[in-house]
Amino acid sequence: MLTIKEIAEMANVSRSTVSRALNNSGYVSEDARERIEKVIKETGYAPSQHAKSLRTKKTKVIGVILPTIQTETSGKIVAGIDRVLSANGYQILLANTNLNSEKEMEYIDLLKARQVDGIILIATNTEKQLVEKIKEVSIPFLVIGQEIEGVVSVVYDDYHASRELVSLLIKEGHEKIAFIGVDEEDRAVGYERKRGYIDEMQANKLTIEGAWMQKAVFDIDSGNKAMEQIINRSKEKPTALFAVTDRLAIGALSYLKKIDIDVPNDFAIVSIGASEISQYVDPPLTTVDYQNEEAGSEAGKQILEMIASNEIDPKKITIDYRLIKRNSV
Amino acid sequence: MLTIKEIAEMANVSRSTVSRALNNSGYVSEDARERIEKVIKETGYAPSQHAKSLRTKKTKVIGVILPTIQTETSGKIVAGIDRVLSANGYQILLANTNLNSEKEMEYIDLLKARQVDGIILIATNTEKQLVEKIKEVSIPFLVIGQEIEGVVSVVYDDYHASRELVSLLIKEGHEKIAFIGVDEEDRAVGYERKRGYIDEMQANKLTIEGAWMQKAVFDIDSGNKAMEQIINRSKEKPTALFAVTDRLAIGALSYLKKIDIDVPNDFAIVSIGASEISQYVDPPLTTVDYQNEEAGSEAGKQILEMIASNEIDPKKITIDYRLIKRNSV
DNA sequence: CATATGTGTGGAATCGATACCACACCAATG
DNA sequence: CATTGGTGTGGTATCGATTCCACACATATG
Repeated sequence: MLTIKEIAEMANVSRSTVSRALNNSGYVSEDARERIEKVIKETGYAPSQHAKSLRTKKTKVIGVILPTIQTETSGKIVAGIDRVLSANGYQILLANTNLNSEKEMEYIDLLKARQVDGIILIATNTEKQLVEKIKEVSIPFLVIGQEIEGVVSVVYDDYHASRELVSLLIKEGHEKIAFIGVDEEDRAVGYERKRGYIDEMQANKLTIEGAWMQKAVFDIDSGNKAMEQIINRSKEKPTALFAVTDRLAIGALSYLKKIDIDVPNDFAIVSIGASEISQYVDPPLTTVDYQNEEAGSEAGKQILEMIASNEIDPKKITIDYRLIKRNSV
Repeated sequence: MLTIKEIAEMANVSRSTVSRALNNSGYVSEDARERIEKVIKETGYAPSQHAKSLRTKKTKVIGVILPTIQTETSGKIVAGIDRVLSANGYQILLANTNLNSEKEMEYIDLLKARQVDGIILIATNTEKQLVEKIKEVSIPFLVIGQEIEGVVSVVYDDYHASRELVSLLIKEGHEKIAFIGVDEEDRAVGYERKRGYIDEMQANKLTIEGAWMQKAVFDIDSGNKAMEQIINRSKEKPTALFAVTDRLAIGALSYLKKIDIDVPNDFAIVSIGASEISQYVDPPLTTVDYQNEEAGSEAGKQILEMIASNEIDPKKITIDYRLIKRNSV
């Protein structure tokens, strides 16, 4: 490992001069600069970022805590974050919790020890402990996907997107609309989307039968089973479904196919996510595009601003959604 | 930011003693240890990883260079890598090239400057310049997805998987089998899979018409267009297709649906990837599962071994594939 | 009883960079 | 000619840890 000292010796200048040349600070003669650059090119020397960080307190690294890397949503958000960050010379240090919420806290500490310049958390819950912890973190912090008071949040408009989807079904003449949701710990996906569904139904004076509402987890299989429950347990069979994610909708769709209920002729399905797959199932799903990549790049922009201004001005940024109408309705 | 010096003062010992207590090296009296631990607990002190790395030359960070974060394949590989690494206290520093091969080289330098303990490259090409660069990197280095001589490589058995798929089609009675591939710069996906196709056809004394073989890029739309070319340009219409990726197969499938060719009754399709979506298109695709997550965790294991042993013993590790038979044949 | 061995501790050097300061030089200014 | 100010350079402290070394003391060994 080459050091600045060796470069200095080879170029016959002091370490200070090499440092100045490297960072374009202070004065360096043309002559000295050329010699230094020549040596650097020949040796392939790269300054140690650790030594640099130790002095400057800047790492040019942002920690990103996410529940899983394997979903399209996470992939898109991270891609969006990375697009902005890498353009500004920052890199991402990954922290994958595997949906284990204790790990969220652990990783916050770990990232602090690594002295990242900022932390972005793709959140799935708003547990009290977590919120407390976030508030006492002294570095720029941002959450995506959940609104946390006092913390810069980039969120989706879960409530209105849900209402709009349900409203669409109602306009198409549906009155008996079922719902597949997830645990309400996940305030955005579990609670807000459900609230949108219930409110829109009520606003249209439609009553909801208990069995129409099922809770599932985040995979296709779970959507399949939830649909089965809905069909088997409800007295009045619904004619439409709002599933809170595409995967749940796809699971439901595959169950309906199995029992020969034709979508969209006998039954309508809508969901949220606009995953690539939603376009290629049969029939293609009517869904809402949350523009995750934009959410990611917005988050990136915000955190860079927080770093630059050294100010934390808690605000909520809502990313626009797009309704995509396809054949499932 | 709390430092070891302050902790030492508060616990009435020297910095050395705190360090020993922290790292369980040397001797520390029970008495001193307790005082130190108490102070650490009260203050929430976390040692600076930078200062530590500067001395120890270890960062507990592995750089992962990948072509894109947005594909299922990348997601799975990274998840596999992370599973092994995080279990051993390592973290991933992400470097996304966005399919720009110049950036691969840039990122190698950047990761070196950040003094990562190792680099894993998810490779899409084997360009000479890149290979040269890799060879002069002095830290543990591993590639996934391409075989590079003299470098530890975790690869898939592209050649045999391809032959097996084509063989399956032949056993089902197909003789006119088309092929959609990608650029041969990508040696694994472009060249090896094509070689498997050609060799298996020849081994069965089947001739290939020029128009049956089309080149595409990595998206669904491109598969669609390639299939159109095959149908329109070939004199003898093929009865089956081997597409080198699921997405290409799905594109081809959607074209066939459009022109009312029924799969699997009039036409068979096989591909490689076992993406989640392959299971939910109509009909579900016969495909090969490359077990990307396992490839990732194997890569993680290998790089940890390289770090531990401080030895670079270039070898090739081939990950097993699984043939998944579904209704598209 | 002298010597060896095992504990426990603090001082100081070190890692590789940055940044401040002092100094030297040279040209322009009054 | 003395003074000023812009350039260019090197010395040295500093960042926050680890690690080696010296030393002090207690106990065990011959």
